[in-house]
Amino acid sequence: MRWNELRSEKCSLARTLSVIGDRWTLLVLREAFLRVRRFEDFQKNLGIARRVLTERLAHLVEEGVLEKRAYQERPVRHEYRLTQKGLDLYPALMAMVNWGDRHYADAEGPPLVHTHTSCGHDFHTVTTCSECGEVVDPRAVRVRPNVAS
Amino acid sequence: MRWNELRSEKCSLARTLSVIGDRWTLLVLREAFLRVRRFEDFQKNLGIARRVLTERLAHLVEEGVLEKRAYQERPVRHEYRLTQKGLDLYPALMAMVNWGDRHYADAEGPPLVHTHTSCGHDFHTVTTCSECGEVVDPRAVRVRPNVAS
DNA sequence: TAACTAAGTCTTGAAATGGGACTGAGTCAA
DNA sequence: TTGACTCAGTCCCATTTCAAGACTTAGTTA
Repeated sequence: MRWNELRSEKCSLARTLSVIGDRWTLLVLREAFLRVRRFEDFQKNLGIARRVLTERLAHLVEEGVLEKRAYQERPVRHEYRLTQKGLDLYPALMAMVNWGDRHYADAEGPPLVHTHTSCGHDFHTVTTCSECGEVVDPRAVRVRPNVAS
Repeated sequence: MRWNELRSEKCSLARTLSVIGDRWTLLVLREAFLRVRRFEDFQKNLGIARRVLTERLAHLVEEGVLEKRAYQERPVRHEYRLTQKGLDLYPALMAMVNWGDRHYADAEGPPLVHTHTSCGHDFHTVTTCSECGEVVDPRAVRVRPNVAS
């Protein structure tokens, strides 16, 4: 299966991966969530090959995950910002960060601390059921095809 | 940056990606969560090159995400099962599925329906704050380096 | 005029992937 | 006891993608 064929799979995970599933894109998005916006800054922070960065940013813009806008004229300079669709990836990013924190933290603990300004506490994300609000255990989930589709 | 250098980055996302961030691994894990366990079944379901599958399964076993065990002798046959560490990836997988459901579903709706057997309802996952229990909006999060590390 | 900046483009060698043939241990049916 | 079959790989080659870094372009500042 080729990269672009992923998109036409009847599977939401495959479709998501067709957008963010390559070697670099999630790291680009990490930077975006950390408020990095410029080509040069992405490139310096990540050490990514410039050609690859160009291509990834274009893809994310095309998919509506990032928005490219000029922040000055003469000379024209652009910045890349997360759209709402991009912000919607936050749960996925944080779930991966949590997994890394749990299983790969050094002795001193995880590298970053997240604070929830709404409640004022340092926190981590918890995955709950939209219906009952309880934490979801994968063993308590059954899957079936959507009959309509 | 090369694949194996990711592991030594001081970033939980990078470390997570060093395990699950390549082109195929998350699809292998999708199958594992759908209770696929055998080499041949992974291969048939995914259409992945056999050499690549061999290599990915070995990597996941090495990282403790999957466990390889014999389910019969003569001839010896093995199966690959999710460990607890593998099950811990569920929130990440589901967050990506949710994003695909929201932004890439066909007119008939998402391809799969998930039922939470604890409460009996069809559901989707919601990402909440471990401290206050509210849904987390990325704009309400501040990040700082862990001083200890 | 020279140096500098942001945002790319281009080139080249190295690495990863796709597709498929081949292997080996053991089973099963005739 | 031969032939077909299954599972779980291994091996090979052509194609694709990537890493690293030099080069380009438009405009700015000293």
